[in-house]
Amino acid sequence: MIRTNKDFLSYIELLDKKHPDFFVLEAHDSGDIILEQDKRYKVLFLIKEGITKCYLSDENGKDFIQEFFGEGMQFGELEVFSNKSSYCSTEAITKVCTYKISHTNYNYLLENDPIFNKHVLKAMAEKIGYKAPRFSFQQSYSIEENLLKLKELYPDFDKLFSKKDIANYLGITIRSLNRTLNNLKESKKK
Amino acid sequence: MIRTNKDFLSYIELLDKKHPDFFVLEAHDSGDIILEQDKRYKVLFLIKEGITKCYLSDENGKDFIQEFFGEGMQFGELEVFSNKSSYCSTEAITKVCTYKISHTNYNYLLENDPIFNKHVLKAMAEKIGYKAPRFSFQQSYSIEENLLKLKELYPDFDKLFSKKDIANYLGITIRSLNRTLNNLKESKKK
DNA sequence: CTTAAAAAAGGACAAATGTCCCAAGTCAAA
DNA sequence: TTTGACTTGGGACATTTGTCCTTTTTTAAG
Repeated sequence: MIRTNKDFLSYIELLDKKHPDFFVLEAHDSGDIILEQDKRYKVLFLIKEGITKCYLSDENGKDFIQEFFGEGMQFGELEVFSNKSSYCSTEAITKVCTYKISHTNYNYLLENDPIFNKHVLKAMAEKIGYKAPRFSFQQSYSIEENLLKLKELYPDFDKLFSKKDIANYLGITIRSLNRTLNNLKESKKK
Repeated sequence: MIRTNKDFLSYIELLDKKHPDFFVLEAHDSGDIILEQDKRYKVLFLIKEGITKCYLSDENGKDFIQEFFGEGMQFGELEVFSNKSSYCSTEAITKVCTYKISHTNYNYLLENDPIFNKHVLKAMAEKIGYKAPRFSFQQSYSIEENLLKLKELYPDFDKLFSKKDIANYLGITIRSLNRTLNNLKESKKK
């Protein structure tokens, strides 16, 4: 649910000392939209601290949350390779502190720092790797099973996130979410 | 629905001339399982010709098809970075011809051939990029809307794939697929 | 050609989920 | 303090989708 990549963050903090001009520290308040869907950027971000949600909005205004990102997760990196506009929005849901880096400098590092290059490859492989099983499970299992799984992995996910975010993460309506939460409470009593 | 990456394939064919010992051509019959979920491999594949399906099986035996792969798509590459067992199965659905390469040689190329490196980065960025919108749409829209979209992108998808594969791709049952296809026929008549 | 197995099709019913409401509580800005 | 916007919670009903079965058609093997 909340992805992190602390190894990558550690390496970035090292790099920041070597190339202090490459990285800009930025602070964002809860609710700030750091990256907006369908806009073009020449920079990307890596989270030093805090939690963001990364989501796609469709034409009806429905949001689908792909993932919550924590320390060491980067976003906006796909556009370095594709030259396209951002395909999703990323919004701070706590106070967030990021490293901002330009596409140019990111490319420079990719080409000249083999360790950085390896970190990026690994980070992307992980992004691919966790998406598939999650969507697969979400599609194939009931809301109840999905909530039980969430609860298992993040015992207090319902304190961290708003109902709306949880519903958007699971791709369901708030009504269904409430109903299922009630059923779970009922069955626990017995 | 069927992903391809012809630029990558062209480059591999070039590389094959430079490093003929790196790549092994393999032929697979329709129905062959080329890569099996939860097994460990020291090689990965890139499709020279033909179509495969890449799917996750859950404990109840239900399959969820992530994507159909055509020319130039690689599979099994995630395990180069993660050291884990294969997280999905890949099965030929036509006659398929692949280039097989060992993790070791793949890593060698990543580290010593910057163009190859860039191709891999780009290929992974694309895999991330197309997964998100697809799952988002699939979750948020009705079966009918999903089928219409498929029909639009692949007018004769229903000739290429079995009903079961289409259902597994959409994460629905065959019963629901048939029902919806009938409804679409009905509404066309009017 | 025969037969068994797999794929396709659909009826009847049950369960899951969404839609459309309305009401109560919370919070921040005026 | 009041107002309005947002969040939460849930009732009633409609719709969608799944489950379970049965039948027919197609395919592949002997």
